[in-house]
Amino acid sequence: MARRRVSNPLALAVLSCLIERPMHPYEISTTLRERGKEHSIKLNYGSLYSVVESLQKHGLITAQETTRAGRRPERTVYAITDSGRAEFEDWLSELLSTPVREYTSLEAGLSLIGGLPPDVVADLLDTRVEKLRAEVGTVEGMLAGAREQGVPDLFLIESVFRVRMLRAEEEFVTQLSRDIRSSALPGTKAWGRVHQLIAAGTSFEEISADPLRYLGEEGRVLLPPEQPN
Amino acid sequence: MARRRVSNPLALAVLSCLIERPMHPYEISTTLRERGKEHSIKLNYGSLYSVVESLQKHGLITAQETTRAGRRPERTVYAITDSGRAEFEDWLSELLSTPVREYTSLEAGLSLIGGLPPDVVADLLDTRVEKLRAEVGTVEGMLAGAREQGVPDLFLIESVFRVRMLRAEEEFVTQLSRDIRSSALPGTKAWGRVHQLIAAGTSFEEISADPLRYLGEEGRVLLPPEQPN
DNA sequence: ATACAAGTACTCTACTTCGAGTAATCGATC
DNA sequence: GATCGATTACTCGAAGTAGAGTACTTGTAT
Repeated sequence: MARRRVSNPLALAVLSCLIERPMHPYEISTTLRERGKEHSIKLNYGSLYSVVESLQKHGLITAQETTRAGRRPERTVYAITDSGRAEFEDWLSELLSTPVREYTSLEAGLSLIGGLPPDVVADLLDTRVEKLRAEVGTVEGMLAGAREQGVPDLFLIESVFRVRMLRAEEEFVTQLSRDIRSSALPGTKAWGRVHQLIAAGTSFEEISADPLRYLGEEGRVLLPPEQPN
Repeated sequence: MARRRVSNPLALAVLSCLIERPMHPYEISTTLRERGKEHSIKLNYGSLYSVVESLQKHGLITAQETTRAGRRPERTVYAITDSGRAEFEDWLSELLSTPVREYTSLEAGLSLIGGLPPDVVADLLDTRVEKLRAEVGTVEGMLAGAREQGVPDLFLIESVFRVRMLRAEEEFVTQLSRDIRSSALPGTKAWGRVHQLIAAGTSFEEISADPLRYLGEEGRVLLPPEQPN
């Protein structure tokens, strides 16, 4: 996030519009919306205007003219510069060629599941599966609609990709929920035991002070500082 | 991102530590590191201290004591409150049960691929596949190591999930690159043609003013405002 | 004729995030 | 006993982000 002079991907979308022709910020936002880019790049007004300003400051775009239609607020039309065009190509190349570590909320949740009892977690995961299915349905509906309108797949790949990733997540979560319920996931027994003890009034500190006593051999994992994954 | 009083997932990790016992911020950071949580939750000092302050401000944790060992900087030890415990459970439940829209950099890139010529894009995607494979190798190495040390899968699910998602992405990108090279992806021909014209000196504005002339029937897609996906 | 919703085009501010920088201590080495 | 690097424990400021708010215009229904 640091290397790029302007790091918000919205800036890349702005550059992509200005490559076609000069526009004013509001026009950029409606263009992006029309083309459905807002489904793959987060777009909000606050960011848009500061991103445009920042692009200008760094010489990637220039203000062309400031017009005023009637008593409407001013509109500043921006054009891309050569340096902006270069940045666009370089940045887009990087996005496509180089995976970046994205911290998803599910990963965060999974890394802390020990904090809730196993049966509760399994229920929560089942709820997620339902929502994921609904989401897949929505995106596939959009895709079907767009294809019917004659939009070629080239303009739809982001959504095809999205469906693929949602499906992969759905499969994983389905299986995980099953493995928790059946205790096929190693560690589940001790995990459930800890939460039973807590519910019965034993404090976590007591348990972790002598896990072997409370949990038997399975408690051994609480003893050393766990190995990092 | 707005509903939660403190929205950074790091705050959830902080709460999870303080459920075990009171700690000072630096100790929290080393604990998280030891347990490998930093691989699934972004951890940096700047955020840590402001997140802790914010948690305190909202009554989710309280400062217990301020000690000073020698002439070292002060350490403030924090403890979780009942309200903090409730927030932890509620938040974690939400993370597990409710998918949130995450805008990945690849989606952003894919939605703008039109900006680079097809053959270049295919090469970039191949590069990505290599890097994804390397990444999968690294994470699987970590997993194997941890399992050898006796860490049960319960503490490794985030990484198992991560590998699954990386694999899904790899498969998609591999296939996409192939479909672009073979023009099996609908729209690829016109896309390549546009870039040939641009390389030959035709401006994008000229082409989009009369796409049928420059691209034939395939150019029709440039005519109407494309249907949103 | 008028009221009201929808669209146009931003502005403002409070908040969050990043990561480099700092400053003290400890242990090991030459 | 002086120096060096690692560890401990934060601080700071610049930058980015969210999204509610504003103020005008246009179209539509009553």
